[in-house]
Amino acid sequence: MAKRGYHHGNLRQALVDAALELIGAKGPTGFTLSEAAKQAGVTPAAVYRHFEGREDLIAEAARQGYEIFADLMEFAYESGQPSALSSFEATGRAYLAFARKYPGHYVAMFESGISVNRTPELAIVSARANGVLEKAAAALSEYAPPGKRPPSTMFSAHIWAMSHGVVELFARGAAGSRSPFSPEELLEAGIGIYLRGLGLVPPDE
Amino acid sequence: MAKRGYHHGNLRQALVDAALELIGAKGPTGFTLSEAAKQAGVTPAAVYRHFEGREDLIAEAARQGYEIFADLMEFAYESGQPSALSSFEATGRAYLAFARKYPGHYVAMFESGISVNRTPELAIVSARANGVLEKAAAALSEYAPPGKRPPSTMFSAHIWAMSHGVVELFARGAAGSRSPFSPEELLEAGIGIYLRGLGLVPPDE
DNA sequence: TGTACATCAGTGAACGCGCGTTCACTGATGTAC
DNA sequence: TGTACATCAGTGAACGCGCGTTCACTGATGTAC
Repeated sequence: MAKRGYHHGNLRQALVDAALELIGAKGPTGFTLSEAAKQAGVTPAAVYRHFEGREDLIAEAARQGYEIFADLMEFAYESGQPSALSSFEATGRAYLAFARKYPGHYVAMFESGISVNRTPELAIVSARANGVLEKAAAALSEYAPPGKRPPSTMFSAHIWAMSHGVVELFARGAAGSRSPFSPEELLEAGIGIYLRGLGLVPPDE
Repeated sequence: MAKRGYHHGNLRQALVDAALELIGAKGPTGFTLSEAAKQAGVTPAAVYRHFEGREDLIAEAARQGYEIFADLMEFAYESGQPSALSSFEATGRAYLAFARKYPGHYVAMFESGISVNRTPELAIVSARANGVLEKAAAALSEYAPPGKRPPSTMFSAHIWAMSHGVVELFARGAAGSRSPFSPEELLEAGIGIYLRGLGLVPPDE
């Protein structure tokens, strides 16, 4: 694991970790392959023993992010069971928590311009993450007054959009923080109001 | 206005336009000062007669974006009067319409990393845009059942977040479009549900 | 209307830089006997 | 345990590239008389 002279030991992951740190700190633009190599204590050329190039390294960082993300969502979902409502709310919170705790992964996944369809593995793991939220939405939507309820995919898209918007506008960059509320309280309140609008939460709870 | 030999005529704006086109097409990363100059039919060095450098050019593009954005929001707001509700809904729609119609401006404003506090003018015009949405939210929130209503700044932040999330996740890049719904219908429905949750729209309307 | 001159907006060559990538290489590791 | 050798993961030098920026310059425009 530790570096041992000429041979690194676990360079592949060390490069991914360096990339994640740089991406998180400077955005996808600021990230360079050379710098990641340097940070891992290695020549830029060494990167090519493990990745096809810069893009491939970013894609692997994103893939690991989706993996963690999906796990986190699943865990949140299950920890809220058997209540459909608390399961759903937990996944919403997990989204924000993930963005906070893994900024490098988050940026690699959603702001680096890496397409989810770049490789089959990436598509699969992203679909898995997506699936958890949709499952939670579907379960919850059964409790909604029939006639009125939107398709659960739309429902989950709304929550995803609001979560993402909160992250991008209010959780990132302390520089231009544009709101007097914490992202967590903003998102929590927003989801609460939304669910009330669906008739899933009693008006006065 | 047209190019007339050695002197361009209106190079400053031509550069901004070129920058907007490039930023919209390739993202903030893909944009280079040299390419913008080339597209305007001019040497890169000429840019320095009108801007301090690359950043300054992007900032001006963003500033013009905020200007248009604020105007559009104001117009939407007024066109919905005297109903507080329709005013509010109109500003929500205007957000998405702006993102669609002015992708270069949108990216320069929200994804280029240019801080709103970079210059006083930028701060002022962005506050103006922000103000319209908050005004609409404040007017509307008077109709909400008292006790329960959130501060109107939070309220407008929610709508802003959802709008931004929809734009980023579902309106950009036909490549990875992740939803079976159009962004417009997604946002419209989302805002509708949210407003119902606030008690601002009767449950069965 | 014509000339002299100041101002201004461009040119084009040059710079240093760091990038991603390639290549032949070499030092370290692991395995067969 | 010791030696020979194949494999592998790194080096380091080099590449071509396009970038943002600077500089002394020059051609075009506008103004004063």
